[in-house]
Amino acid sequence: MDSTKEGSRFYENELKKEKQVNQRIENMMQRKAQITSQQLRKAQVQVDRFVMELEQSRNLNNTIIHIDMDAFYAAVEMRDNPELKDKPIAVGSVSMLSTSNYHARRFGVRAAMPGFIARRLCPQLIIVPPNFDKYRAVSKEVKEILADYDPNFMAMSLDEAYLNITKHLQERQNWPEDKRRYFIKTRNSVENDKPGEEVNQLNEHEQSISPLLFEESPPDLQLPGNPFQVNFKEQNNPQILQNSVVFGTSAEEVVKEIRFRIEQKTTLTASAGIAPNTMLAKICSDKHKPNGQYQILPNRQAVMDFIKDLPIRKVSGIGKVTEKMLKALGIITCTDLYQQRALLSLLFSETSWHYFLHISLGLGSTHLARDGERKSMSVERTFSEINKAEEQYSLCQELCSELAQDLQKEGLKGRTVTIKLKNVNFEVKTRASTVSSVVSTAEEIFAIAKELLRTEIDADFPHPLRLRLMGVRISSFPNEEDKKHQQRSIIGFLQAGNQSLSATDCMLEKTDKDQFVKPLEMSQKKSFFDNKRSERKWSHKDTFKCETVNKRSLQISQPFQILKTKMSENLETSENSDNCQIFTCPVCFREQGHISLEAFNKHVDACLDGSSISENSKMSSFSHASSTEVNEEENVHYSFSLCEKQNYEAHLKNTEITSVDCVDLMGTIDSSSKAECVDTLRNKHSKEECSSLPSKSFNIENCHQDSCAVSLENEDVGLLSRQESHQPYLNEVITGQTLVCPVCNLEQKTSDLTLFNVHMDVCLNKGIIQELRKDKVNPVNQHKESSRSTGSSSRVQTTVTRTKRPGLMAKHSASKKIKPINSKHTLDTFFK
DNA sequence: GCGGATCAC
DNA sequence: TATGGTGATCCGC
Repeated sequence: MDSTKEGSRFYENELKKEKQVNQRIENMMQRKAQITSQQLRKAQVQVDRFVMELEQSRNLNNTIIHIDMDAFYAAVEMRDNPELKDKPIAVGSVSMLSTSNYHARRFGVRAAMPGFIARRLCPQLIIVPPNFDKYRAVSKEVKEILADYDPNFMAMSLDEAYLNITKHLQERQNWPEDKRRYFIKTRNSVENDKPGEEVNQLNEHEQSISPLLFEESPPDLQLPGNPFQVNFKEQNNPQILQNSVVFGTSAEEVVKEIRFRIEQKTTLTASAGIAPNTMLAKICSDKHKPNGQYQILPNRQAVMDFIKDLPIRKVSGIGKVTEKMLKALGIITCTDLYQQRALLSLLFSETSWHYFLHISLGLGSTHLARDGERKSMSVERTFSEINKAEEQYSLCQELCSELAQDLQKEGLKGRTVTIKLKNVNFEVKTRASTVSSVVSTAEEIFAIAKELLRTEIDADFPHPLRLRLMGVRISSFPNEEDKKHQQRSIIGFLQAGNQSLSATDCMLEKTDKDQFVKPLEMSQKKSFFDNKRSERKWSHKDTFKCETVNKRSLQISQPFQILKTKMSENLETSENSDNCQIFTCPVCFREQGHISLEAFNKHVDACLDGSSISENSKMSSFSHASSTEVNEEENVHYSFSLCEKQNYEAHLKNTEITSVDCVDLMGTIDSSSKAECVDTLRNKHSKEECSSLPSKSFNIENCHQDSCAVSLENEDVGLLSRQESHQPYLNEVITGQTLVCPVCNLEQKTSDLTLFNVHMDVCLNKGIIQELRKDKVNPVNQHKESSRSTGSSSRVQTTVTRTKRPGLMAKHSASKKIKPINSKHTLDTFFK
């Protein structure tokens, strides 16, 4: 575009991306050149066999409609502000527009265009900031109408939806006229959203309702003669007030009715497409936009006629890049696409060429898939350059807090945290880390995210990262099966422990507790959560009584450890879905029946404290705990149960577990996989190079470079004195704020067990190698390690989690086999 | 599982 | 002066 400033960073990046696409195309063309005619013939046979199957499965029995509000945001703004009428407007900001009205579109102003560019195209352009609440409200009104025709309609966004009106059409055939009659309402008259009883019927053929509604109208005409406005002026005229219209029983009439009702209710127009499947309906809705509709009749010939010259780019799912790649093969229309089907099957993945074949046959989804469970949740923000590491960490933490709040609203927890960075040159990078148990709090997420960020900052050192965007995403949400499995495992452990463990094994001694409280930490400035936790007594810290010999102080980027007060403000009671379950107290081993998690945790707290519930009630100021807190505790108890399992096993083996054993017990790590991890993060060596690296080569220097910045500022002098005493791993308790990571051997400034677990996962993911391992590798474990191909985690819990992995994987691959077709969300509805 | 890319809205 | 945010999926490692 000539409006794009030559040499701008954005433009340069666009050029770079374009080159990459061209390279892809070149690669593709080279592969094409190597295809022999015999290969092609063979492919043709196979593909055509598939075509037969598809053709046989063609289903024309459904009536799918796609409703699309015209220039929705802009239309709402114009409706509510008459001054904007007849002016080119766009909704958005100077940096980005969401939509524009048709007037502005004449100037080339489009959605997804920066406002300042749009202004160059159209200096009179009025840019209106978005009012999403308002759009949501209007959208809700529209959806109420849609639900009358298909209660299972699928909303794609605020202004778009698919409906399957097959059933409605059947029922409608027997409807009396009155049930299909609607009154024409004036703007300020009473609600008229239901079929009327009678009154003068206006023949729709008189087209006196809305010329726009019943005629294919030229684009962008806000007709001054819009009858509803006319009626508004003449609302005292009883004759006009009593006008009504009856809609027929065909699909076309249904859609007219829907659009009529939408316009009556919202004063906004919609366009619609009617077709036997979603792919076609979507394209149809665009055909007579704005304020029009188009139908493909449900017979094969009509479909094929429509498809014939259709540019592939019109199809949802074919974007700029795919269009360009196919164009390189001479494919522009769907007919081209069909003719090249054999070639495409050789050049593209199965997913892709199946998809292409569906398109070229005019096939699509004939049912509306229910909204599946969400797979990820993210926050990201663009800003003017930030290059100070401190500010970057701070920002990262803020994003984590926001994300945590969003997660809490949906009661979700995930195992994978991904950060996204875009530098001032618009180059995007993502870095992910998966931990073995779910996380959800701001602190947990930040613990992972900041390490990912640190790795990137360190990688460019001494140059700062010059960022223009940062994002945090969480994914790998456990499915229902995962959750059940997890719960069963916990109960199983607890019940097993019940038989051979005495409760006192896990009880804590007051003296022990105090002994391990780090005085410095106590006086340090603390966040809301830290303070809150300080009040708690956690016996399960014994899990981590792993004081080791080679200790350093790990400074995990402390400047932004303090959570913003925002966090605490957002604590709201929220019912967690897994609130009422049968829990067995890991301390007294009594089954607690159907109680809430919160109640259960209270019970455990009391048990652990050996104190009465009433004493515990000093926590009551916090006891309307947020689900965040509840979740936290849930994790804690989970870990606790695993600690017990270790204990239990230790009893069976009659072994004394030392701190060193503890490390080995808790963490088996495969050095090659660690190398891979490091490699992945550094992105410098090939996998092969790294996996052949002996673990010895990863000294503390690597650690500094690649992961945790190690600080020897040593706040842990006090701890050093404790190191020598090899405390038994179990049967003892730490209650203070100091935990030592068995992976990096470094003290962690946290009393939050979950957070600590997260740290360990991060440590393992990053390939930190504790020196201890070099000196004292347990041969047995070493063997175990070398026999493992994937990285493992530091917790027994991991084993638990992983056991179910195969099942999950199997299911995953199975579903892939059954449904090999690309199930991209945009294509979800496309395939049956 | 990770990271880059593509796509839709 | 200045080019978004959210979610999903796929491919090749």
